[in-house]
Amino acid sequence: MNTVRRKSKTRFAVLGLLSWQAMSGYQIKKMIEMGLSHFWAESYGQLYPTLEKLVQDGLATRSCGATGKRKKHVFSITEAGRACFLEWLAEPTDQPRMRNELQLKFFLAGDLPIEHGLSLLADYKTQQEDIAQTYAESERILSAALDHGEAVEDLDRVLGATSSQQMLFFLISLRHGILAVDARIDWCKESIGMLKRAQKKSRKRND
Amino acid sequence: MNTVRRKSKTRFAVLGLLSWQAMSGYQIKKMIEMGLSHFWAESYGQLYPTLEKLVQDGLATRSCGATGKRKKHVFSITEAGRACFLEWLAEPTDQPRMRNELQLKFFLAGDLPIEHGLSLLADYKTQQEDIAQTYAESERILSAALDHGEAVEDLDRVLGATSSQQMLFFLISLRHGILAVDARIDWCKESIGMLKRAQKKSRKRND
DNA sequence: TCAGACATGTAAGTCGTTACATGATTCA
DNA sequence: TGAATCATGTAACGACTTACATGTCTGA
Repeated sequence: MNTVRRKSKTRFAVLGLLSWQAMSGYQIKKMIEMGLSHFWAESYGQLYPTLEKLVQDGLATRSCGATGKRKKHVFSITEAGRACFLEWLAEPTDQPRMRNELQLKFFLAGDLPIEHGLSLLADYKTQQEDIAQTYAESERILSAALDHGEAVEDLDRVLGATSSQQMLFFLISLRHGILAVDARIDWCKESIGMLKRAQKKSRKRND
Repeated sequence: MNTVRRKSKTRFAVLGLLSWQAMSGYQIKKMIEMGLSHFWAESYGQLYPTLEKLVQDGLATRSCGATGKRKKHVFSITEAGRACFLEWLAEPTDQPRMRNELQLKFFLAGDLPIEHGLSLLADYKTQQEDIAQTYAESERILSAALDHGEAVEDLDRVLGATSSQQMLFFLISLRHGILAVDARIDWCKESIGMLKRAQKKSRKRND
């Protein structure tokens, strides 16, 4: 009967980026890919309609890029948009749809040969270690800057003046990713150990 | 032009449960809610059509519950179904859509009052600690059983004979959840500490 | 007798991705 | 001149949830 409203967070992600600076859809996409890819993604198919809707709702304005002949829409956040974004920020976060395929696999893996389990873990470990490395680089830069109270060049170029509170929140966000990824790597190591011990034991039995 | 094939894992989750024992849709749903809820969910709207499709594809068979007048469909996995499931198990797991709303919030939280950040963290911490507690109970039971080579009564009742390899895989799955949840709690503690220090510092400045 | 669990299913809608269509600008 | 990047959009589809519709059985 009633419209089934689900809550897409896309608009808030977009609004949050626009709160830094006015941008085109294309720039927003690029920024998400560069800075948020480990924990957020948007496709053009979501992005452009969302921007359209933001304008309709009075949360952003569209202005045609003044300079070029090239068609380029620059979106700016409005005061209403800023208020809406801030409201979301302070709201309790609803817990995400939990779906972890690898955990499911191991839960159901009763009949899987142990060596296949080991190979699954090895793949996952490599993948997570790659992520850990990119995180580590970001952390090195950010926490050095925070310690010395210096602005971060890379961030500064993108965001303009970056306050130390903003850097603190960046670091907290980053640390979420780092602790999560480290936990996954630890899990791999621990599980590989368990499976190898089980393998040895069953080999001994078969001698 | 071509059919856009996306890969739903629902069928494998169902097949995996059916590989333990024949069940009705309702029972499958209950089992997921009881045992997998921290990392997997299915709705009836997904479940029943998936079961239908499994039967059509020859991966499961439906038999009408013999006993009662109550309409009840019992699904059993076929050999083809078992093969299909095993194939998925051994396949490399494709990485999930990354979307973490809380991490996004902190990334974008530059203007958020620190006390709101603290309250976000406090909520999340409580929630994760609840999960940690249910995990801890499961772990206690499982690892005791593994150590003593004993069957686990609760599991045994559900699954019939539970092999020690199966219990090992259960434990590995469980440990994934535990390490993840512990990491999130650690992140909360660490972040709360950082924010409180920042708060103190800014208060001192304002004196 | 009546609440709560058992049990099956569908319709409508939301969310999100993929693939395509289109064209301008830059730079080697 | 031609490849890469900048740039905007949409159509079609797949995945999933919510809300509803319907009825049975059990036990207090």
